[in-house]
Amino acid sequence: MKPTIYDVAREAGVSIATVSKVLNKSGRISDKTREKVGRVMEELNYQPSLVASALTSRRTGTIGLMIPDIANPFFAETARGIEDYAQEQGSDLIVCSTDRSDEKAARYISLLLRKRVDGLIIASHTGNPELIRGMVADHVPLVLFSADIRMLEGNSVTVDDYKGGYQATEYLLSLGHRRLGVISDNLPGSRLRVEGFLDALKAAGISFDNPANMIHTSATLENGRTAAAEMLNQAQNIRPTAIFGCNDLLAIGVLKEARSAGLSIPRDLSVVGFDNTMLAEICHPSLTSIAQPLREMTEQAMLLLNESISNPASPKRKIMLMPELVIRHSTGPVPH
Amino acid sequence: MKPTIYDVAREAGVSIATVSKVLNKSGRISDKTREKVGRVMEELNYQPSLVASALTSRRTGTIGLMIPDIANPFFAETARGIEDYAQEQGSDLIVCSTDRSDEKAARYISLLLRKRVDGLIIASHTGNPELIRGMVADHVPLVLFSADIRMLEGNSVTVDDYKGGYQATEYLLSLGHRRLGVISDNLPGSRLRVEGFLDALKAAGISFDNPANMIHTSATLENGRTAAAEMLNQAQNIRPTAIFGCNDLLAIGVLKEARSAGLSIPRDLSVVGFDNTMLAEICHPSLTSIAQPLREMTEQAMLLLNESISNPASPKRKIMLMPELVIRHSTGPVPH
DNA sequence: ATGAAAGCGCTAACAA
DNA sequence: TTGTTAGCGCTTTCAT
Repeated sequence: MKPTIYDVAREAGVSIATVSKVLNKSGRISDKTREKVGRVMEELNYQPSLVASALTSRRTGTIGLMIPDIANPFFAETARGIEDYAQEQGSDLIVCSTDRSDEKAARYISLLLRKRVDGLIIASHTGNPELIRGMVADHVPLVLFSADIRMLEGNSVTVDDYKGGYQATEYLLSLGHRRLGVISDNLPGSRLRVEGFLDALKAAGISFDNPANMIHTSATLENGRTAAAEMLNQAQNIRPTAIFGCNDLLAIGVLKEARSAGLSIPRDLSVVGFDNTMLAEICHPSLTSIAQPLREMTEQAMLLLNESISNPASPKRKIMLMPELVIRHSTGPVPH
Repeated sequence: MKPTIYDVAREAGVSIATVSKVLNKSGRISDKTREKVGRVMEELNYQPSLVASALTSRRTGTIGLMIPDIANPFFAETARGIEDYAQEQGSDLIVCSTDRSDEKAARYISLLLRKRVDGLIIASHTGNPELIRGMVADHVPLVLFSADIRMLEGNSVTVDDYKGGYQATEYLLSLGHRRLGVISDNLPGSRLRVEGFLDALKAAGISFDNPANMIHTSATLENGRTAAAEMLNQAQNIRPTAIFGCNDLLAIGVLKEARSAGLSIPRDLSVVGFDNTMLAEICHPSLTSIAQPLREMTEQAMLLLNESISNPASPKRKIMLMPELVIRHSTGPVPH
């Protein structure tokens, strides 16, 4: 059996209260007993049970992270950022991939609550908003990440998706493109990116009149390819000369498809992504993409979460950071 | 305050034992009381504390996963695979990135033990072997993944790294290449891949006489580039015509560097990677790579782990799966 | 400076 | 079928 605090106490000839105090460096303990107890702990290779201590202290030291899919580089990078901050403060992370399934999300939320995580960060896919509302009402420390629920008084950290979509579009317009396509993910953030896209067109006095040039799907490489194939199969004078993919995975799918259709990028087609993940650097040609300031976002999220943890009734805040256009080699002047 | 089992019991007019029984579907309970209790639970939105139940039942339902870096697609895909199996059995995952730091690994191991995780999966970077040995001696349910420690009687799931290295090299030789380079990660698996590489050369009667064509580093895109730059800066008649990168990240770094040096791939240089991550498909030209059967590996790992959890003294097993060469477009005949 | 004792919210014998 | 009770391994007053 694993040694308990009782074993250490007995072996050291003190009470468990004393052992607890040296463990937590709380209360006053003479150097002599501190050393003695410390020595016994080493001898016994004592590993204090954090589950027992969580039961009394009401802190588990773990935070829950819900994301659509850890295998998507954007979310993997998100997880990494959050883990780093968590680790600094001695917390750890339970990572849950929802696959955008509301049902899975609900199950995971329930699990995390029963595990008594100190707080939750929910990224992109929130699942049933009523669940979120309920948690906020219950003062569960919570931060929505890279997604927000309108009219919800809760913490969130997002990038200005609307602006990002606007910027991407403006840039393509500045290159002379007039027939644009957009492939969007069906997450809340993506909708805003599309709004930005449409408004940028409107502001330039360009009407978006070909519904085939807008496709909603979920973010995988394959879906990006399929969507691109549909768009590019249209007649030359109708199909887009530039496509805005609402995230890098979709955009890279477009790249792949375009190439296998014999198009040269950016000569025949320009492509812009969103997220600026490591993939944008890896694909060829490298991908022009709207960057989310991920490191800063994760930091802000942890700050908000910590605030909520130390004071669950603290006022909620919504933090929106600015996206940035990173120009690489997948975009160029419109073909004539 | 969150409702406890006592609140439910009082409200339903039964004892806590009864509530516990309906909670765990154990013992015999009349339909009537089961319903009654169930109703009260809903009314109170009762979330049974898994930390309390873990204290008594000695099962936390969480397993610890230690990997070098969750932001590396290979490990993200690993994590995802393990999460899927864990979720099926109602467990969850604490994910820890060690950054290949022995110190971080030691801290995380200790943390996971104190958290009383049901078991651990440690991938690629094990940290100080003595710690692992100690855990095995203590019957901590443990599986080494994609890495093994020689002479350690513990569970492990690996791919045959040696054979993978051999295969990659044989393939390059079959294309006519004679001057090969290798860039290896400094993880145990990579060493075996290099051994395979060297033995394949030896078997073909080719001496590996230019030490500059072997570089050890850690797996990042940037390191791959740097290493490639060093190799390719050598005189034409010395520098390799093909490079084996011991994982996809390194290999893609080579791709990038070669291209920016004006080389065309695979005309001027062939490149083979290892892991066959999603990146191999994304980069251009797409990367020939040695595939690890990741899905099967994660499944085997979970099976072993579950065995060890249900019987910590059960005999240990080492499972080695076979790699597979996936040919794409980064390899071709030797230039003449 | 140290210890006794009362929980924390469950599970699991054992009784009834 | 249901309830009583004794832990699980800690933290935290409150005494001493």
